[in-house]
Amino acid sequence: MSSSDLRKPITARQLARLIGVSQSAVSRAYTPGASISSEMRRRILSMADSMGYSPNAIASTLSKRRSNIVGIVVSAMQNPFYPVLIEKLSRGLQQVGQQSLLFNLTHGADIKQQLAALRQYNVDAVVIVSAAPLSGAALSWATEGRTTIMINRTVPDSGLSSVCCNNAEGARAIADHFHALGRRRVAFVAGVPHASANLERQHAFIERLAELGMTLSASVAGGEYSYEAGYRSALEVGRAGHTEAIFFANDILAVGGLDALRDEAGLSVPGDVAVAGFDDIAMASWPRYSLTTFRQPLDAMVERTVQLVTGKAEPAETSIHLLPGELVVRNTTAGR
Amino acid sequence: MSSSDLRKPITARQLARLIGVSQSAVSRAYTPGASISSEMRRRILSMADSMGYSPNAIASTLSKRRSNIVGIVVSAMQNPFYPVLIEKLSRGLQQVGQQSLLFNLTHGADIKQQLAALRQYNVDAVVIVSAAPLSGAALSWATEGRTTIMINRTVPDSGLSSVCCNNAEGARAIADHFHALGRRRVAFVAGVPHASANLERQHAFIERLAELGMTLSASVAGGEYSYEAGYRSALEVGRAGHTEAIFFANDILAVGGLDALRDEAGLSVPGDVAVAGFDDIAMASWPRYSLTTFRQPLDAMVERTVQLVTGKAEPAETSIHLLPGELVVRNTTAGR
DNA sequence: TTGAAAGCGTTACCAC
DNA sequence: GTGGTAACGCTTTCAA
Repeated sequence: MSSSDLRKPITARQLARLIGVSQSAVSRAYTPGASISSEMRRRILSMADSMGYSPNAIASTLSKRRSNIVGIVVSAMQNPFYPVLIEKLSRGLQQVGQQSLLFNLTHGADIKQQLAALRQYNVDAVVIVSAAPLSGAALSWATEGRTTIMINRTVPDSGLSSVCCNNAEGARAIADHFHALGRRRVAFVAGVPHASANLERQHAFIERLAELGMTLSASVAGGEYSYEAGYRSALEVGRAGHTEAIFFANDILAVGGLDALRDEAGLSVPGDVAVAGFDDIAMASWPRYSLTTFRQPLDAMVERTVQLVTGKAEPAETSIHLLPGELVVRNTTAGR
Repeated sequence: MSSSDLRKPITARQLARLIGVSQSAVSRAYTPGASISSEMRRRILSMADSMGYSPNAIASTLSKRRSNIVGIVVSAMQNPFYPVLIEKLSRGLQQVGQQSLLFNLTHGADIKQQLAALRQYNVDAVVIVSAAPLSGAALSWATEGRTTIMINRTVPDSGLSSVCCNNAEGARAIADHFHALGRRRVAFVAGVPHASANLERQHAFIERLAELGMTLSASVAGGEYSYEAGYRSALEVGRAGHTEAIFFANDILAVGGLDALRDEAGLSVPGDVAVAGFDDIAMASWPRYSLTTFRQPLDAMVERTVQLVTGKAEPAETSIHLLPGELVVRNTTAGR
């Protein structure tokens, strides 16, 4: 118990010899449906327990050709949405016996080189949780035909499946909400301009504005999903004047924007300008911010992803799994 | 290029046969110091490239007995300090050719069962980034004598090495700072009561107060490191009255506390009460909070951890690697 | 320098 | 139900 033994762990073969059974028997004892008498299994497991034996997952991978490892590709995490998503995802995978191997993408560096490691470890599947620009070609090279799921993003013409919140629905809901509040001149603050989620929200929002006869008073891009970008962008929009409401492409932008509008531009929210975000991160519900937002169905998205990874949902059904979100109205869009 | 081939990747043997060399040669081509002619290596690598071959890391693990995988044990992440740490750590490991396998601990569930997977994958080392209660016994069982590093925590009598910020130094610096401001009645807000980092900060702070002849007006425990816990605790302390300064065990508590003090208790910070935290998370520097805090030397901690993992620093030297932090004075402790 | 062959610790298939 | 025996794809002796 107390010894920190550097000697290598006992193998199935040694354990088998110790009990006087075949090594195959040991393997069977650990294989759920295997044909083995319960007496034999009991004996083996009990001996294993007292000898501190547990099967070597790496060796098992080699022979089963399944690693029970999912590669998770992530990038910049200034956006608090991601850590939460990744934690939930990793826990969800763990529950179905899958481990998570993390791959960090560094912006600017050679994608192919960064994803090389992904090929070498026999991951069963790959989940992309990153807004970083990725070509379909690079992806299919890296994943080598393994099941690959993207969360909260799409890559056109890649044939890869995605699990997304209904961004367009959300953006329209925000537009409708602004309209119902009587705000007519509204602005949009983008995050990463070419990210698919950003584009979908932007297009649907602007389209809906037109349908409702509202005016897009300004449209700026923060360049990234961060507090600072939101802060800067809000000041830009604030200067534009006459804006009655701002839709930030996501919550962390909106939070930065709120601070800028109130504390630096001296505007009242929602008095002078209403504000809405997207995601519903924890901060959005902090009393200080109390941010109106469109909630992404995180748990459902993770659940669906896990199903796709384990093959319990048909990837063929639809390439893009669109899950419904929910408008959460808070103080930043209260009546004047 | 465009095909998403489900057929299994080419092996070293196939590649070798294709070129007309031995399989050993292929292996050598990928082994830095191996004795192989540069001509042979060139031929193999070029063929490998055009055939899309790359060595199977799992198989390599089995024969080399090194996986180049580090297990990272994490738990609750409401504290923004952790995602940042984990990202930096994972990137640092990646740079030295190590991958990160994530293990999530769920509070309350059976530790041993949760760490079982850790044993089965042949991780080269284990890094514990979690404040969750862990016994030395459970740990050494799970790690089976592999090098194990804990970040930002210690487990007494475990003999395991830790990389920590100098918590006592930081807590004393905060006390000194409060004293210099002329605040005499000060309070402490704890996070996870029995976490080692929390205890160290608490003890050093209170001790220093005594040395300086200051008064501990209140001491409450939030129970966890979260915004909500900070918010609640601040209200409790606020009611106690006569408190001139509050030291929160970390930044996320302090941020919650600030909102509570200002927006709910109607107190002015730093006018009525000064506030300090610990960590220097991103939020601490947001203009809205501008929180005085003690900065943990994240990069240095990660660097040291990577050195320990790769064996470039002697684990034997000191069991606890104490790295110096830095007091960062901001508006929450400005003069009245 | 190169090739052949013996592991590494499993699983899977085959007889019994 | 059980035990032998090939894989799995690589690294590492050992000879040549």
